[in-house]
Amino acid sequence: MTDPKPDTPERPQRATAEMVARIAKVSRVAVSRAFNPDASIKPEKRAHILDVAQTLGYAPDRAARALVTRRSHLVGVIVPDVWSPWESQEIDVLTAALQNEGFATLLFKTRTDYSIDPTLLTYMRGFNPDSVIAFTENVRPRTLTKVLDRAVPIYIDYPQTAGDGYWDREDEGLLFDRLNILTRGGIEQAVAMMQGYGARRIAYLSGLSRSLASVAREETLRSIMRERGLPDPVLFPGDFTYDTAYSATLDLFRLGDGADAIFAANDVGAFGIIDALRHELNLRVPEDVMVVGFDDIQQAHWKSYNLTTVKVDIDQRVQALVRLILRRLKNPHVPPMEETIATRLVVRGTVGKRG
Amino acid sequence: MTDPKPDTPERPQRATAEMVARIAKVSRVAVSRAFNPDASIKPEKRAHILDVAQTLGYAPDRAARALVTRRSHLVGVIVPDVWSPWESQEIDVLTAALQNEGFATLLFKTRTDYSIDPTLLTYMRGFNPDSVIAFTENVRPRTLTKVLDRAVPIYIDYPQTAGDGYWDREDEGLLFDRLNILTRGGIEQAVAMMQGYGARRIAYLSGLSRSLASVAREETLRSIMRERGLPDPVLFPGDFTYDTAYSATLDLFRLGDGADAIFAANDVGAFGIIDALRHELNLRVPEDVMVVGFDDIQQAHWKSYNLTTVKVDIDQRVQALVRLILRRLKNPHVPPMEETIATRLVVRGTVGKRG
DNA sequence: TTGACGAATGAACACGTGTTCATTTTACTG
DNA sequence: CAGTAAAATGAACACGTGTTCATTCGTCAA
Repeated sequence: MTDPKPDTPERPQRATAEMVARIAKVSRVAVSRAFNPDASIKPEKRAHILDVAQTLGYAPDRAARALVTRRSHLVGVIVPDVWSPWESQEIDVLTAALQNEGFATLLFKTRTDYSIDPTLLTYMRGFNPDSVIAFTENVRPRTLTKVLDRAVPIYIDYPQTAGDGYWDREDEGLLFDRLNILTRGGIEQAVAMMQGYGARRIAYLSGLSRSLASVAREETLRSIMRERGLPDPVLFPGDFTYDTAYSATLDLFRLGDGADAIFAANDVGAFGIIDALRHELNLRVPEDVMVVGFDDIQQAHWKSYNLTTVKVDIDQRVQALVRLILRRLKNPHVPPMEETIATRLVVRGTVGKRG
Repeated sequence: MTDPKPDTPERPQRATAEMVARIAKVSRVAVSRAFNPDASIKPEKRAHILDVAQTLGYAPDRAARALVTRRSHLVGVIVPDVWSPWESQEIDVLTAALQNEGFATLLFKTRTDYSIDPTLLTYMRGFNPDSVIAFTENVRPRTLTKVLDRAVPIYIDYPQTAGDGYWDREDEGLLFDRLNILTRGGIEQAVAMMQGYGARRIAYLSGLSRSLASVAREETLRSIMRERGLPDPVLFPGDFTYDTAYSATLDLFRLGDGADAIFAANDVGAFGIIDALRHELNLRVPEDVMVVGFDDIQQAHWKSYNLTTVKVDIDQRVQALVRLILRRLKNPHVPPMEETIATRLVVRGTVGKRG
């Protein structure tokens, strides 16, 4: 109350293009051009301006720039759980790649059941992301584009087998850019290896029931097993989490008929399975039950698990993602494109000789 | 080249306050007021405007708003590894809390050796974060404030014992808001328990050598052990990662003299220790060697590790963080404040009877 | 030297919003 | 009903930048 002024600018004002111009003895427009690679300005003049800007710690205000450019250089990432190993590893690599291209990652959390609060989209819209990457499938692309008109939505984990009406697919092609996982390669190797070691009753621990990623893996698994003359996989329900996988495994072996081998929808689930088998059911892995995961997260090589798993190459995925984003940002009118990442089996210690 | 126009506005223009005003038959200023809780506007008028805005999917453009308000509602988070379990779990909770308050998390990655690229600060500055949370200590607060003049920097993992000159501390108090961990409580319980089970030679696996968090834990450990008449802890160097912990443990037992118990600077390091002991050195945990971690990350309760560890309550930390941020944003001139989070031991299975 | 042409320059405008301030309307008191 | 204070309104300006367009500068050939 007795303060002299509520808004006393004690700290030095942030450097602005105007200030740089004044000190460098040039016009403000020249400063703008110095920071815009395509603008025409005499090289030595640009160098001088950048030099002055450097000493002043000046960088163009992205808010002001966004206002006129219509480019925020922000990429929104929608994710249920940041701490989930696979997602966090992908966000890590993605953030590095985006940072390299002059973008920054903007994080938004959805409910953990992978559903999106409708108000979240409007909320997100206020930040004007140039692109949106949804780590969840429970929002229809059309809904996204309706709200985020200026943003470029990209969907990942989009299974190839799930185009049957649920998703917006026009007759002549795609409506949106997509990034797919070609699950077949890795799963085929996994089944071959398990079968080679004598597994016949193979169970599948699913992810969240409505998850398209989980469904795609399940269908691929079943189709491969049929081709190889194996009985259909025993299905038991998970939700991508350790705890659920743990108790589901107990149910499978105590209430159900067990299995020779288990294929999990993701690595974390596989960890839950392994721990339930070893520490609660007194079964050996792989001698009594083989386990295969999906993702190949960092933790998969930890010695306690040493998990044989289907690897999805994160670097490849992120490169493809960034490629898609930049392509569409450069020209919003190019037709939607779809990139596909292959998978392969990483052999460690959870598949092996029986007995 | 033959395209009609490069800028054809095919998709509907994003709704603006102007459009809302026109449809709702009010002035644009009224729309602004409707979205500003403190502004004075007739309640039914506001309701009507918000209603129209709702159907148009309108939300105020934060870039434009930031330009005049000087508030971007962005909180920058500087972190070396997003996927690192502890960091990703804290980012997860923090993002949820910030989202709840109308802010969004902006992610920036530093080099993995925890050092900050000087250009990153200028880069970050362009985005005008209202506040910056640094998950790394290798940047001096003063450097940060120099570049991010408008932002409110907050430091976490700031050890209480490390105020000796390295950090900017004025005689009369703090220069910046801080969040501390009171390591003593949890470590004291851990040492007492290990000693109770007969451990005498206790080793400390450090984090990154220059990490203040690691140094603080080490000093607290040593001081407690001295008070209890134990010999100084054997120090062996880690860097918070699994792999380094693993090989460092092999060195400790093959080249060095081993230990009765090991206290790790973080949980992930403890996992590496446990796996090296069990799977490579054929030692039992806790019967041959006890292990205690620090953090209590989600993975600590996984049955393969079942780690006894010093818990830092993430929810408490995030609540304190958000409190600090909002407080300073509300009034940038309040004196810096320091909050401290207590720790406590979570007892699981890696400390127990010897033999 | 003149002419012409491309490169470089700066004035003015636009982006979408919050805020100030003078003005008008509403509500309440006597 | 008159009078007054409080509440609500709208015009104009500001925020910091990119961009357009008419103008000026520089260069080189004739």
